[in-house]
Amino acid sequence: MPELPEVETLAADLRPQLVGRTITGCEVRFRAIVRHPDPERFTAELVGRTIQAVSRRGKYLLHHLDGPPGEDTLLVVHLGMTGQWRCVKQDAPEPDHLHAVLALGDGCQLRYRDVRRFGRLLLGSEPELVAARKLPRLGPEPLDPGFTAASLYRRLHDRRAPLKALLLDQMVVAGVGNIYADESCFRAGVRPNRPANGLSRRAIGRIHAALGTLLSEAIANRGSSVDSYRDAWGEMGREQELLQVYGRGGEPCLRCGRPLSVVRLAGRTTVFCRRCQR
DNA sequence: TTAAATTCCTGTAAGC
DNA sequence: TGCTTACAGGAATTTA
Repeated sequence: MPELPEVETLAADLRPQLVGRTITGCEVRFRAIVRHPDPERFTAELVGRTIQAVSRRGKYLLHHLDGPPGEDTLLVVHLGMTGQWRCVKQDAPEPDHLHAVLALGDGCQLRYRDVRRFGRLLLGSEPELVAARKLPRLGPEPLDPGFTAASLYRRLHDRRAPLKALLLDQMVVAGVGNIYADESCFRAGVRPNRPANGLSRRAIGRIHAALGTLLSEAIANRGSSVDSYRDAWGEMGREQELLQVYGRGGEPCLRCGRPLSVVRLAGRTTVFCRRCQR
């Protein structure tokens, strides 16, 4: 599923395809995919806009649109579990589960496809979307220089929830999902069910360092294709080949050989090594 | 305020 | 073989 590295890869690939292009049409086929505003206003306010920049915040893909000075209107795409967002020729064969199509003129389309329909499309400025509770107040970017071990410690030290639950909380840190939460805990040698307020500065420092190296490595490898994730060209990433615990429950730990444990934590399947993670 | 449980959704795989 | 059932999970929502 698309987490920070996957969305970062998608943003980088789409940027040269989309910047400077004008949206000339919009067809919403599955209304519930558009979360703000209603599909009619979404369509009316989108058509005629030009994409000026493409960026990422957490797991959200942001298209910055032209508009009145001082107002940063965003087309926001969240891929959920199985969302795909691609720019293709309009005569390309239509896949199933196609929920929205934006025309870009000159024969190209931006298509939103999503089998499980957990994804969403939003239109508006960031303050507007936050005020409407359509966008959460996201925590810091884990690859931002301002995100330090000390700042992560401050966010975790007084929380009783399990470490992993907080790593998944987008208000604590933005962009981490189930794959990179499990992998960072393994790399840091910390058990994901440890209450955060019982963790030493040292342990949180290891989590911070693991997040940085892991997410950077995953971006360099164009993300993990463990489910249906594909990049802007429909190609798989390579990071899934380097995952050490995610999806490997019951298999031998790559560090010590002991079978990896599987538990349910924060509603998610969680894999860890009882020997290597304390 | 915080934490945990529930809900949405469909393809896949396991079990009978 | 063919049917039923459990499972996968991001985040909004509900409950405690």
